[in-house]
Amino acid sequence: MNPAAANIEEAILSAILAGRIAPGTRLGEQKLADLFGVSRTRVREAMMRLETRGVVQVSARRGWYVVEPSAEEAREAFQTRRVIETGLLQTVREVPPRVLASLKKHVAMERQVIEAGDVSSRACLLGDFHIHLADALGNRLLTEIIRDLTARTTLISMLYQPTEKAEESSHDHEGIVAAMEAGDLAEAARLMDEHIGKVEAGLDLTARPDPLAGLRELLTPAAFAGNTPSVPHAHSHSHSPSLRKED
Amino acid sequence: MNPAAANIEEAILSAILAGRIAPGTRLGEQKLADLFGVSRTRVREAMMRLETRGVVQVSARRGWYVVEPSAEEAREAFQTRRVIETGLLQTVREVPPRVLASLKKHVAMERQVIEAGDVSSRACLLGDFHIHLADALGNRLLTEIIRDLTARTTLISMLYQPTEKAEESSHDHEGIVAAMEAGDLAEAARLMDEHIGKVEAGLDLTARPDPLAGLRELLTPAAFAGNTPSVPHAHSHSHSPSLRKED
DNA sequence: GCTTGCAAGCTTGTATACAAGTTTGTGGGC
DNA sequence: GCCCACAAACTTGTATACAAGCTTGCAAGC
Repeated sequence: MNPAAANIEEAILSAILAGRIAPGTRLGEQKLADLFGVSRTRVREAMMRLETRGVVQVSARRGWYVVEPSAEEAREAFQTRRVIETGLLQTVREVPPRVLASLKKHVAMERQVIEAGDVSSRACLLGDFHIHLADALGNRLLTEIIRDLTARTTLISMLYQPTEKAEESSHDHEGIVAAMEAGDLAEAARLMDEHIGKVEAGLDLTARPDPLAGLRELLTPAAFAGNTPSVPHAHSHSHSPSLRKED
Repeated sequence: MNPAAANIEEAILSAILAGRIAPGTRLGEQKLADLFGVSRTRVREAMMRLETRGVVQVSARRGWYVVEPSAEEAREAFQTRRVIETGLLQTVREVPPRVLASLKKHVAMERQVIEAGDVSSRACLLGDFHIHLADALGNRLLTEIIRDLTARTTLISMLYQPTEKAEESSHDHEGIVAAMEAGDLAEAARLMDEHIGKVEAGLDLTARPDPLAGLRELLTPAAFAGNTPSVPHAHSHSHSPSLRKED
């Protein structure tokens, strides 16, 4: 594949996985072309590839936008992840020691980063656990699929403001690895199902994704000074179910 | 999405699923452009999308080719299908009657087509069962993934000359649906795993995909007159493991 | 007769120009 | 003061021209 185009694609995807690009972000062709030092042609190529991967969308003659999955699409993404990840664990007969060691190392890294309070790389690592798992137990094809799905769920999480429970997620991961080590893959699958269920349940899928995300930030710049990385206090109006998109 | 480009993409994919396009087929941009009455730009767009879906590949300045999965890639594709399809069956709690009815109808159609000896639509229907299942039990996202995977395995089957056992496959499908009807999803999953295993085992993955496919046909055009749709007799030389790609 | 080098033609790769449509800012009318 | 219409700027959509490279056929040399 084209090195430059592949770079753009990869750069954007990994930025999404790292939570550095929010859903709904506009990705102008010319802007990206300047940024990467290539022509619009290559940018378009990368964007179209990302579109088939379900990561960006084009709005005719308006531009490319990072997808903002609907509640329905969010449910689909989580169901799909549940199906594939539990399926993977249940299909595998035994876990090689090398894989176990590598997974344990990953979980340890998670804990470390969480304790250090590094918010930005935290989300990335938590998602990476699943990609790592697919890579270790499955194959490249499976990994690619999981990676795209993880990008989706990462965007969904950003969109539906989850009650972030990084420690709990990491703890879940630990439990899954423990079950794998014990050779109880069925239990590992059950825990995985539960884990994904928890993440999904932590979202407020009844609330529509607010098109005004970031507005609160603009209105209260002081909050950015040095506050704790806890969940920002949502204002009451953002919970009103009567708010329509046209507002 | 672009209607014309989407059509090209869809046309090629469904042609592959129907077995009407063989692996390794060259897809010239200009040829396709003329065929569909569009410009090369649109064709390229469709091809790049199909490339990210793993259906075609580009060889620099030589052209686009329908993929010819290696033995390794074939194994990956089957593993991935096993993971997802058994995962789907095991994730589902209960099967709605409407779904059961629809699946039964599909299996009945399979039997009918097989008895009628319609070879071309037979392979299509057998693959369609899995797509149909994903659609009925899963969601659009899952269906899309399974569809792409089915396209892959269809190409793999063409490439590695399986011992085609259409009746057996259809019978397997029937068994899976029966287990679903009995409410035993775990058994259904087990049968699905077994079924996919059988299809994979029916292939000769030790034989490299012969780059001379179709050569035998050219040498023996008489065989095309009106022979039975049974498996063509493979010549002994095609089994020689010492044949290298450079031959 | 066989091999090797060259050239012509064909195919994709890439950029660019222009067309078509959307957004936004401005000015006039009410 | 508010609303509406128009125009200018900006963005993507599409085609086309040209560049770069591969394949193949031909001819010359051995």
